[in-house]
Amino acid sequence: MPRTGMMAIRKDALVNATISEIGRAGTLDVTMGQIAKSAGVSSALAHHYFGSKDDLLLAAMRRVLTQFGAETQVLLGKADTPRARLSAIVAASFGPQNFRDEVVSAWLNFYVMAQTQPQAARLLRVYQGRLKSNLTHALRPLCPDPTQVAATAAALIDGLYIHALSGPGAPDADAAIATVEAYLDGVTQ
Amino acid sequence: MPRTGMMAIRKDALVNATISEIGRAGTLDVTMGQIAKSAGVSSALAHHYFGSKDDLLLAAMRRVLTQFGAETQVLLGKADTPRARLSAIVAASFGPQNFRDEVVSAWLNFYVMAQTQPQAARLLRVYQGRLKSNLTHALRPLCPDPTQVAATAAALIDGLYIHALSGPGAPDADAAIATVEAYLDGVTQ
DNA sequence: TCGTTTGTTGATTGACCAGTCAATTAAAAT
DNA sequence: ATTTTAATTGACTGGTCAATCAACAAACGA
Repeated sequence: MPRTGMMAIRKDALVNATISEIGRAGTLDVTMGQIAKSAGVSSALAHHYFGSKDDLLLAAMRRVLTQFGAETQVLLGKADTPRARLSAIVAASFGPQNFRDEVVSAWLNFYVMAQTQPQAARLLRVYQGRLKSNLTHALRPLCPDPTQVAATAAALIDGLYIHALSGPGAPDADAAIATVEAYLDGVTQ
Repeated sequence: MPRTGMMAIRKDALVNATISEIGRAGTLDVTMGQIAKSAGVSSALAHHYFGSKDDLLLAAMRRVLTQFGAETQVLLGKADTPRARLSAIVAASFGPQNFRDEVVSAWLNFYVMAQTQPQAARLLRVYQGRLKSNLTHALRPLCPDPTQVAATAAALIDGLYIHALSGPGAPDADAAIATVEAYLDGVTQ
């Protein structure tokens, strides 16, 4: 069975399985065995390619972050006014790629992980810095206090994310987008 | 050493130790041994009084929730205008009793726990329901869409909570209060 | 005084899991 | 054709941890 060039394929499958299993279990303490099984390989192979569970978890986090960044850039590229830039960032945050149950669950757990894992904390800061910087930049021509508004909007987005996990009655993507847009409409002229 | 009437004292100490250890470790996977040690008893005693780790975790969650509810009621009692009611809710959310590192950390982990533990999920809904209801009630005379504004404010508060954990540069209580107050000022007449 | 209740723990058990390793297979390279 | 390299796994290990239990100590009640 050993076909060469499997490394990329297996790494990819394992990262996907990690995100999916975290979403399914809703918690970070999924086992390497579960993840490996979900990826269709042995747990030994997961260790072989990633070294440790933490490394695999970080790789999954990076994947989520990268996907989010890419989506944001795509939507930002289509926006030509500052206000449209804001909407692009919001749309990326709650887009179907990023605002899935598994991904949101992964986010929540990454927050927990970041409390003890320095590398996870660093990754989280990278995301928060980028989001805030994007927001601030778009807000600069639109309101007198872009920094404060950007911080508020960022917190609001994160709050809506975790609220989305609290079962039914939780905001769907459209409702979340409408909420953030309404806030932004209120503070921009 | 066996003095009678220890049950209440031990339970209290164990619940306190649980919150404190979750805060110290930043994660839910603290061991019964750690908690018991921090409370000055054996892990067997922790099991004796609480039956299981989950029960102890839930008791700790209830304690946090109760404390928050009590603080809210105290501050609401002192407020005599709708606008003052809003400020009271915000002040309770970020008051020194509730907005401590350990408590915020416990909150974050309770969110994770609520993904799998039905009782934790139920408790979380209780809190969210009360907060939203309090906010909506205070907002009714102040703005045309109290439900939507309450949902936004609730999400904003939770977002600021988890942002408070992301190390230095994170908002302190005063900044968080100012942020929410600024939002509320913007949407109330 | 003596049995009963309450408080308490050390030792143990049973399960689980991250990580390691030696062994196996098949493709690639020489 | 033979050596090397990549892919893959089953079996194992060392450690951890929740939960149990039997036993002991002190207060209390009769």
